[in-house]
Amino acid sequence: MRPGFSPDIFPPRGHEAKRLSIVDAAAGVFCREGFAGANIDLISAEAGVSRQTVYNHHGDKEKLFMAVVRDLTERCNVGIFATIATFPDQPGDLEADLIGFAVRLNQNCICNRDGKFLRKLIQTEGERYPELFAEWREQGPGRTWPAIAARFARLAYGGHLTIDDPDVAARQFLGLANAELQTIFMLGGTPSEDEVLQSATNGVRTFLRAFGKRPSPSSVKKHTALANA
Amino acid sequence: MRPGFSPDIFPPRGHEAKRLSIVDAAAGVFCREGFAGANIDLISAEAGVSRQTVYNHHGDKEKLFMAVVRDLTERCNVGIFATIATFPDQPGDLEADLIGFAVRLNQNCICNRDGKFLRKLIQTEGERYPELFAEWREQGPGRTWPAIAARFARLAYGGHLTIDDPDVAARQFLGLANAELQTIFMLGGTPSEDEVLQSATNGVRTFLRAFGKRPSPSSVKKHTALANA
DNA sequence: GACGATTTAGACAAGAGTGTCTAAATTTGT
DNA sequence: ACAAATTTAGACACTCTTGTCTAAATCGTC
Repeated sequence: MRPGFSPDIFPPRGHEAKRLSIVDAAAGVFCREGFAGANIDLISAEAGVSRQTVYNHHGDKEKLFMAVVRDLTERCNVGIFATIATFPDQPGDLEADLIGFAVRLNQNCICNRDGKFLRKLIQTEGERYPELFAEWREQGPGRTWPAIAARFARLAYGGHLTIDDPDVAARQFLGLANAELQTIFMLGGTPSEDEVLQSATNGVRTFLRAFGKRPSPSSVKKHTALANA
Repeated sequence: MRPGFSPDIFPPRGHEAKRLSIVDAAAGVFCREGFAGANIDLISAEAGVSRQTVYNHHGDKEKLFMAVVRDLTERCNVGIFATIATFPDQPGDLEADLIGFAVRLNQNCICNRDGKFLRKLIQTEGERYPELFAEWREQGPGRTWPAIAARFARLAYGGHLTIDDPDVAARQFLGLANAELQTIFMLGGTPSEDEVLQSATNGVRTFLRAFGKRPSPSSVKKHTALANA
């Protein structure tokens, strides 16, 4: 590292790129093989890097694993909050808007590479690293659920929904939207776009049957018109 | 084994008991450590058996793993069908009866030892043994979901519910009943009785808001009476 | 108590993986 | 093109695990 000059940015340029490709490859291998089954030779090969470089960057296997989980958590959080920002606060067609939101949440946060990997690592190794996953819990669900619940609360306050407990409603919303994807998730598969849309559509319809306002005359007219179009 | 007599029952008595204790211990260790991380010495120690006995019974690690999954699948299926048999076909108080059913399903099939273990093994190692888990899918979800859906269809036919698609309704029922337990399941934890009851209660209420018949005058009277009691 | 079958403890070879080290090759900034 | 830092390949010691083997101990049954 440079003698006495700007010691804060020691790694030049390709350095950081290699760090990323290592973490990326490691994520894939840890997910496929589990922590114990993952081997550093395979990770380095998949990252296109020598084994020694992996050790230079991350010290040992356990530290590498931690880095993977932290990276995934952070990237997933960014995606989730970006998606929450698209929540329909002033809905035009509430049903269509909520279906769109549910589909975006699935495609951008749950079914994408990062989401799948993070979920699997939590399920697989969660019990082995209590502090690490406690941190995930605070940073992840602990911040995203209230954010989603707040959006539903606003929708209720605006008169678009009839909700007792926004927290419960938020969890039930996702439970319904993903009701038909559970078996696929369980086996680590990725549902097709159609499957996501189908599940979200059925889920949102049920959600609105339970929490939607009884259709006012005008909206009935509108829906009927659409159905006949 | 006995010279020329009844060659079908070679293992005497304690033999089968040991086989069971090995499979039991193996289930626990495979779940905690993953397939690669599980070690036969630990399994044999936990089963109270010598390592050689494990090999005598199951040949090798992979065959042992298969035996574990098959055993768990079979035991879980028994539990699930036993619980489905308690589905309220002629409900008195529909809400209470469905909550009871949801709680039983959780406690006897999903949150119990076998259910937890099987779920974790499927999530963790499902991709590594496609045929094995294809078998599970047919024997498990492939048979239980239609059975549950049929019960909801009967309830709808009997005029207790308004359902378009019984298969969708069945999946949404479980999705709602477990909506509040997802984070706990994800980390491999076991929800408390209270948490199960709470989630089931909220889930069933929402389910009935969506699919229940509008309360008839008599049932309103009844519920009001109960509420005031 | 005696017999056959099962289980046990321990040693063993073979293989795989981690983490370290070194010297040579390569990349990077100037 | 130079100098410093980084990366690389390969060898290495060490540990752990699997699966086999053997001889002694134990169990169940007659």
